[in-house]
Amino acid sequence: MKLSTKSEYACLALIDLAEHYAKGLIKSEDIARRKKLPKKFLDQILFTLKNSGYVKSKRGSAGGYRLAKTPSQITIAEILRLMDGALAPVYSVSTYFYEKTPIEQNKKMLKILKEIRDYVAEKLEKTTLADIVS
Amino acid sequence: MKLSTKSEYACLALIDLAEHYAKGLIKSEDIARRKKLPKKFLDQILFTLKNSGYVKSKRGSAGGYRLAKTPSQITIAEILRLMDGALAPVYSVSTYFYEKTPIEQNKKMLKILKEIRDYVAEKLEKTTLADIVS
DNA sequence: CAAATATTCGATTATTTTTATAGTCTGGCA
DNA sequence: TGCCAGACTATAAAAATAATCGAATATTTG
Repeated sequence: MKLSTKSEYACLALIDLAEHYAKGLIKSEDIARRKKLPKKFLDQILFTLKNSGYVKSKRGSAGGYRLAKTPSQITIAEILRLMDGALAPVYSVSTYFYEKTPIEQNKKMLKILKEIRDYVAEKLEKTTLADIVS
Repeated sequence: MKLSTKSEYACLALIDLAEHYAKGLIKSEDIARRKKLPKKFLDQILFTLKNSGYVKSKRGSAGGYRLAKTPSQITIAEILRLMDGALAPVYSVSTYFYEKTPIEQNKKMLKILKEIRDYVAEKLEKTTLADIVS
C-alpha cells in the first residue's frame, strides 16, 4: 500500500473541499493554489471523484466543486481504493482486489501480510474526512 | 508498501534457502523450479542479495547459494527494504527513506500514515526467515 | 588438461504504471 | 453574445518494474 501521487492529491483535494464545506462551490483552481497541486491533473482527479459520486460539480463562471456527502461520510479507505486499488501489501491478501501472487506459496508469510492488510484497512475505513480536516 | 514481484521472489528464494539450510549449497535452478520463479530474474535477485550480504555463493559445477546468516538473523523488513525501499505508505513518514510529499500538508493524515508505517515496520522487523519456513 | 556446469554482471529490452499536458466541447451566467 | 469553468478524451513523457541475453569467469569432475 504505497500511495501514488494521485491518491495524495485526491486526499488533499477532498480535504480542501471539506475545509470549505460550508462555502458552497469551490473552483478547482482555488484548490490547486491552496494545496499546491497541478491544476490539470487535479481536474482529472476531480473528474474521477465525480464519476464515483464523491463530489458534485457545476459548470459556468459561478461553477466549481463540492462534496457529494458530508465529510464524515467519506472514508480515506474508499478514496485510496478508488485511486490506487488494493490497500493490501499484495493482491493475494486483498479482500476487494484478490488475485493470485507467488507469495501465496508460503502460508505463514501470507498470514503476516493478511494481518497488515487488516490493520491498514480497519484504520483507514474508520478515518473520515471529518477526522482529518485541519 | 505494495510488494513488487521482485521482493516476493526474493522472500521465496530466501525461504527456500532457509528450508534447505542444512544441505549446504543450493543451485538457483533448484530454487527456481521449486518456487516457480523465472531463473534469470532469480539470478539477478540472488546477485543483489549476495552483494548485500544475505547469501553467499560458490561457482562451478558443485556451486550454488546458501544463507550468509542463520534464518533467525534475517528479518523480512530488511529484505523488503533492500528490494522495494521504504515500508511506509508515503516517503514522508519513512524513517530510512524520508522525502517530502504533498500529504505532509495535513498533519492529522500524516499521523495516521505514521501509525501505519510503525505497525508494519515493527511487525516485519520482528519476523525472521526462521518464523516463516514451512 | 578438457568438458561441463554454475555463478557473475552489465547491457538491453519490454511492459506497465505513473504523472502530466493539450485541446476541444459544453453548459451557465452576466 | 461572450466569457468562464468544468467535461471529457486523447496522448505523451517519464519512471518503475519485470524479464531476458550473453559473454566471462570460476570450479569440479573425468
